[in-house]
Amino acid sequence: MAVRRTSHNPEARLWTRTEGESWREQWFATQNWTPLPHQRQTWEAIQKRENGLLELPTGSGKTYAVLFGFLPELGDGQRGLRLLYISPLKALARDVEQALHKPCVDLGLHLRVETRTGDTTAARRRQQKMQLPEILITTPESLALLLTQDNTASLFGSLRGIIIDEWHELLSSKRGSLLELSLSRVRGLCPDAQTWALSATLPNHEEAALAACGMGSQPLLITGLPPRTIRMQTLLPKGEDRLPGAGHLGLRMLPQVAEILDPAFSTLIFTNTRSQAERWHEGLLMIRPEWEDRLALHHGSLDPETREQVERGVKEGLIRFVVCTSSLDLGVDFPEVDRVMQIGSPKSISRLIQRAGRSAHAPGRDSELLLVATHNLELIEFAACRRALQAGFIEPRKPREQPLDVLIQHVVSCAMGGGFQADALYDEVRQAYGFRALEREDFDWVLRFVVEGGEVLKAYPQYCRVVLEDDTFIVKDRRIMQRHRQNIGTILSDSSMIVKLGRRTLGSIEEGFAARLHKGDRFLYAGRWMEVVSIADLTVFTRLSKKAGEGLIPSWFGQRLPWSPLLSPFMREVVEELARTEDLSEDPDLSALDAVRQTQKRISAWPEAREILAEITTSREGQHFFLFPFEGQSVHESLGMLLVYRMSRVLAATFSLASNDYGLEIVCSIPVEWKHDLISGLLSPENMYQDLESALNHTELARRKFRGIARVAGLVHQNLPGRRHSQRQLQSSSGLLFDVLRRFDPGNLLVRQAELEVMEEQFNCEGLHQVLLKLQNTPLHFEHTRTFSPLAFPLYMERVSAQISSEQLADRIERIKNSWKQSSGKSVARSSRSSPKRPSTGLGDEH
DNA sequence: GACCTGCTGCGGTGTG
Repeated sequence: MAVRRTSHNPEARLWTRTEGESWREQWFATQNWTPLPHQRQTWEAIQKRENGLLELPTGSGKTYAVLFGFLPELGDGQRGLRLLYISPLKALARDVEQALHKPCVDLGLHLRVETRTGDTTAARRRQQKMQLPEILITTPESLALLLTQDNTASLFGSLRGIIIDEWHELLSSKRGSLLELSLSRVRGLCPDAQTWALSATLPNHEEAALAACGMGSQPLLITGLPPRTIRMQTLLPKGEDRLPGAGHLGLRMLPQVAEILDPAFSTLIFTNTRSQAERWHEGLLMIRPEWEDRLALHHGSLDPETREQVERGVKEGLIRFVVCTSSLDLGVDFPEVDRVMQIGSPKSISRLIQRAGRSAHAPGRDSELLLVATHNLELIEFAACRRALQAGFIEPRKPREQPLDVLIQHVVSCAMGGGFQADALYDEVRQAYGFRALEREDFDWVLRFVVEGGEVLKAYPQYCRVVLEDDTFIVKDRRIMQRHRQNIGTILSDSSMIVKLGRRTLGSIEEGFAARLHKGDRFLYAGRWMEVVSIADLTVFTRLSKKAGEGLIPSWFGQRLPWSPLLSPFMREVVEELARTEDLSEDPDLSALDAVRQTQKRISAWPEAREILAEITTSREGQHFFLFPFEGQSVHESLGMLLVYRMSRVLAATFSLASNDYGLEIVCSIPVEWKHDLISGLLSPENMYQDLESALNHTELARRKFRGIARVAGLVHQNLPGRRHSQRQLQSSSGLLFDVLRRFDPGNLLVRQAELEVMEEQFNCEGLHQVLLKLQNTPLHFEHTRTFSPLAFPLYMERVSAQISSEQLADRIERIKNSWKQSSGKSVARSSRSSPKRPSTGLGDEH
């Protein structure tokens, strides 16, 4: 985000309002910068008082386009908040503040530029409580907090412009919904404020623009710069080596990656999970111990300070390699990074573009991405990504439709921030895109809910948060206000414990993992082997372990990275190509798949175009039924549930289920005659919704979903003054609440929301329905196999992997080292025993 | 015979 400039020119300070609009050109001329066409276009639009969305790729200078569009408009000497800049990241907010100081000084604008995030000091916050600076850079959460101040109206009355940075990051989450509501409020207080949102490329940019600028605005879309070219390469195993048939760690490729890494080229190595990052970091260090100072680790559970150190190290060029997760996807700019690697499938085009974009982070330069497969079928995914990218496809980000939990939080905030009248707030809320279709009836339910807690909870004063005085809704109880402020926002944090080395905080680990730790246990964390000294107060105190290479590796809760539905057609295209084309040598990804295809053909068959492969295998476990629609995990999961539910109605047997991005497996304890008419009955789209609703152990899933909803709606609290809730308490109290509401308050809209979220988001009902319709016209190809085929094997592993342990990384490293014939003098890792279930063992089990 | 997975982001107040 650096402005290219020559020397400081004192004449630029002479700019005054009377010189008209030429100030920008003057300033840029003195700074040796020629404005790009889209920047000029933006400035003109801002002058014409238009709202808009800049949908341009990274590095196109869109931040400067909007900032410099607004700056001269602020030179009118008016006091109070003039420009609001919203960023999804605190780090980005800091960067923007710094970037703004100089142009303000150069232009002679006497404007205060300040950030306000959770890190802002108490003194600064007190000062901001009375009067905000002219330019405020903040996060959606801090903005929501500002709206709870009782002088909200006077704080925002003078606003001139709103800028939303990285809008695509917020757009499709509840964070985005909260921001939509907050901005409606701000616009209600100050209707003349213009909004400009900045976003990466999106297919649904009209919708994105409207969500940012609000209903009734007619946002201008500035777009059209061609995206940067991405050059993708796949790293294939050398010589005799083959990729594994399942598994996602990819450590078999470790030696080859280590070989490629060259300190002359700074490299980011992206992994899909935190524990994978820890393992790769550890593995690379074992092979190249001499890189200890130049190789770093970066993931979301590490302490922010440690992460900042790494980021600085990269910028200064001291750190040459970082093994990281999505924590480095966005935010800080790394112009110094030469190469980007991705271990495992990126699972979506937008993630692929995001990560590739970290290399050569500058306009006009190509991005390079080296893909490293972790198992052989992943090569199909790589090929699908390549095709989708070439076709110019990218995932849309859809704004959430009417999340009432977010609305409830917002309504309480508004009641605190000076109060509101029902009609006025209803109109205002419907200016937010996500709430444009909100029924008055539902809005009134929300009002009743915050006033009296609904049918069931009205006996408890803590749920009666808002009171109606005359015709104004306000909050009077100071304790309720305090608790509300402490729990603002929509992000659910995992239950975690802090890890400390001496006095220093290293980061956090998942509570469940920590529960298994005892004094003296060793585990790999933040790239080092630690030994547990004691555990108290949700904190694990550690010291450095003397025995490196021994112990556990933490794993964190999380969701499996979602397979983008957009990629599914491309994946099937690749599968069809594999059926059609004999000679694959032309395609870099597919050529390595030939061996897999041969094995698959020998054991079973390779699915032909426009047919779906089904395999039946009998083992000691029972009868395995495999189906390979290649539709992505979420569809397969709900499809599997539907099938099992429908089967259980006709057959008394025990079923177990596994699914991945390629297909699903149903294991049945007794033999089933899988015939075409049975299958087509099972796959019927008729009554899908009803069956699915009965099938998904609905209550349990909805209960789990309700935890987040209750948190956002302020029914249970993540933070209370003076003490931290452990997640278990939170879980049980929200679970209890859910049961009570379901039983005694059947019309409760939050319960309904939990059920809807499960059906729509988790089970992707719409997608499933489409697939069922398609399956009606697609013939099944049955194969009875004597052993698991390469397509079936990963599904089988999915279920049983927890019980199996075998090859050791330590052995692998040993082999690697021998093959390289370069002994490092460092002792090779030895093994230790641990529970076969997660948390998984470290670099090896017993020999 | 194949094997050991699960991202990211934010946020508070009081008193001398």
